[in-house]
Amino acid sequence: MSEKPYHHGSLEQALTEAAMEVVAADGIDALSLRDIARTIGVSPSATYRHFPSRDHLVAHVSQIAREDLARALILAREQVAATGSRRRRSIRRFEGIGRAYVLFAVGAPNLFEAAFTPCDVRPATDDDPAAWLVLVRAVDEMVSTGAIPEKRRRDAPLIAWSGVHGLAAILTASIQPTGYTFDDEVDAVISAISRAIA
Amino acid sequence: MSEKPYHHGSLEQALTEAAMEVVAADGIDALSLRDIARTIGVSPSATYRHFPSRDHLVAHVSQIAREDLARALILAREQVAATGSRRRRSIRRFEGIGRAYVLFAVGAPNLFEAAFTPCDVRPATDDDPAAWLVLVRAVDEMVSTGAIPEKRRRDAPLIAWSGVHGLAAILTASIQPTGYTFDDEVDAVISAISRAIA
DNA sequence: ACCTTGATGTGATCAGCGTTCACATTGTAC
DNA sequence: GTACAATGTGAACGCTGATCACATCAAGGT
Repeated sequence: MSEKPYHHGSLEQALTEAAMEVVAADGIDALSLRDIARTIGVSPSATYRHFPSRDHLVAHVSQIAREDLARALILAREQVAATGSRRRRSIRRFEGIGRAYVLFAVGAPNLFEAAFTPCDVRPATDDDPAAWLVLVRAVDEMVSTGAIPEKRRRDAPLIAWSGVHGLAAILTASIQPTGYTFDDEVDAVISAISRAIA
Repeated sequence: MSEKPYHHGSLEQALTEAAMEVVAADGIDALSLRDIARTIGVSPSATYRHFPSRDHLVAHVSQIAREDLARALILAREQVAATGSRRRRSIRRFEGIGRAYVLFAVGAPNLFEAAFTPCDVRPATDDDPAAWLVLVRAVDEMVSTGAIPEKRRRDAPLIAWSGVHGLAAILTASIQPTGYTFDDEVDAVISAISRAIA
């Protein structure tokens, strides 16, 4: 009966998982090294063998949250039905991605916040804007199908990102009760983006 | 020589000013009650005579930051030259407000962040979205001058807010190096908003 | 088989934080 | 002048991130 082996075996993974749960539940500010060490059943200082500081763990969680977001966007793109013209389909994919962005933010506000939390400590191997690439590709597809003019290729990603990110931030921060239903708000902004880049 | 009077006299104001400086310089997370008490030269517990908790001070700072932002928008509106047609002027005012929003965020990123930081403790006398009202009034003016159609009156504020807030968040979080100059990015988003609500 | 070495976990300890409490000091109203 | 309410003090408490010497263990060379 080996009650507790001296070495955990996969502490880094356990720390990461526990951290993700805490952040998802209570936000990035609630992340405490001592707390997660306690829930795992390990001493506080053990965490420093795997993350040099709390900030490094925060950066790691943030990275994973960004990957989760990118996956959600890719999934939304793939789930668009393959019906209609190529042109029409490229638009539905683009709008599906935008909707997924806002849905991710509203469905997991703490992870969304963590994804874009400013980290002093970046893993150095960064500049990994997977979500941004998904958006750029969707725009390129719309250009190639003629859904939007070539001259918009350059600005469209920034315009779209600003719109959905702004709406997501507004909704998650509950900045402004606009009086509409959630779906109305998302539809209003998404269609406005499509109009702006058409 | 009354070196130090036992009572400060205007501690609440001094605390608020010190807090604003700390937040503007190092961000809302760097706000420490003990720290500002130390700089003012007062005991840590004295702060609790004026703010029941750190969160209340944070909420107060956040409120002031929101007022600063609203003032910046109003100022930008007023500084639009009174030349051209009423219609054209209403558009320039609207776009000036949008530009001022992004400029405020980039010029004082920590205050901008603080303005929209989620506060568990709201001063109860809230729902004071002065900046939102500035935007709504600018939209109303555009409708009245015929710059945008009546049917956009309802959605235009949310669309515009999402666009500028999203761009502001992207720029302050340095999420994405788009490769453009700052002015190009702002122009692209502002003109996209105008196109979307036209 | 033995020993060295590097990786990993422990426990004690430090300074700083928010917060509370009993107590000190002061202006003010009766 | 005296009671009272407001305001500031000092010493705690428990929490946090972080560091250090030390303990434990797995693996590889001899």
